[in-house]
Amino acid sequence: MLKEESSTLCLIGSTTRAGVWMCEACEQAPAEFLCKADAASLCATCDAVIHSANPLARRHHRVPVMPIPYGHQETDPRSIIGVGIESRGGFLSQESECTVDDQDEHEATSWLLFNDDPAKNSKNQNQYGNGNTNGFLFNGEGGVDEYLDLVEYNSCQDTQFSDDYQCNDLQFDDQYMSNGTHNSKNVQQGCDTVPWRSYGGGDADSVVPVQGGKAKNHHHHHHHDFRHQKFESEMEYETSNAAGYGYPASVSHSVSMSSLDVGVVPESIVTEVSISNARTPKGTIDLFSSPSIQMPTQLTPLDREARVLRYREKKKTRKFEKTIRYASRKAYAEKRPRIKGRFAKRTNADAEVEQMFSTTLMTEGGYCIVPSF
DNA sequence: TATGAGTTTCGGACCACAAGATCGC
DNA sequence: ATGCGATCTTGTGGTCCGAAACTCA
Repeated sequence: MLKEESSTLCLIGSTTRAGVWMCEACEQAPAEFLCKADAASLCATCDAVIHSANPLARRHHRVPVMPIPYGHQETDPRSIIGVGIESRGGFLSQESECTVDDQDEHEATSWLLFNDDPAKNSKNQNQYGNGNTNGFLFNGEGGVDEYLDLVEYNSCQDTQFSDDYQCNDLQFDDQYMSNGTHNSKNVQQGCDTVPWRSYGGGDADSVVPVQGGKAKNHHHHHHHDFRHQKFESEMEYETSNAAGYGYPASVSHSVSMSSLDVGVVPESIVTEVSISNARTPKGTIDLFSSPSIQMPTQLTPLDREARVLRYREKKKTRKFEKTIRYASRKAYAEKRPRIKGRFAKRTNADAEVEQMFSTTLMTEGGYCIVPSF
């Protein structure tokens, strides 16, 4: 069995004339990973796209493809791969790891700069786009960094990760609202169509993050590529979402959905969690009752390193799948009549047909269909 | 190199309505 | 304190459109 598998592996894959293994998906970029499950060598981009498509794919065991030593030609990368390095939902390779780390360091550094040196900050702002937005939402006063450390600098840190997001990000939300300097377009990009508000109180909505934009435009949108390339926007995205919702990242409540690789959050679970995380009533801005945000004015090297680490960890835990918070609403939306993509009024005929259908199911099956999971 | 036209990519708006949230009594 | 009805708010997906990015002559 194993022998057969390995022989199969030897047949796939291709190299360029220079002896570099090529991605079998795009056949354009050098292969950087070998996916055992797919038995394919992939470049970083294709690996990211393919293995972030759904939770199952994400669990594929991939190992980095070592560069072929000079003079060592036509060697199957699968034969020279080192000890397997299980990526943690990320895309690790020795080569790209270095690059990613450098980039991380660069990003983290630039983020930290917001807090350290106003002069550098302004320079950094230019680097990320127009000076007003920094490429992010905030201006000056360590805004971004402030966000980075909201999780850590507040008193909820001892609770589970979800609590971190909930209590801290709510504050962020409030502060952000009061700041009033945000770029509305960026906000929209970040939090999709979720209104800029806090989901509080007993609202079951308050718990589950919206993972990325809608699964719209499936026919021509390639969100994974885009998002991996635009980290600045991602942080806005993450920020705005986390501001509105708690983020129980340590516990996955997602369930794969049929054709769309989206997570579906059972409503019952949503309700349970929300109960345990009471928050400020919706519509209120609670700037004073919550633990205050305490930002150090000077960063020690240790602080800085800690922040960078937190930054990286948070970056790793980012998720891009869309999460369905109400499966029942999704089901209704999918069944709803449309005109050019827009929801259309349901005619009497439609209602009757649906009524008959549901009645038939009930009588034949002897049970009711509960749309919610 | 600069410019304009054409093409591609992307984000957001739009719609109806069930379900949840809120309010007053 | 509890229950109930009325009203308000939210979330859901497919398509279209405009803006931005990109390509090419």
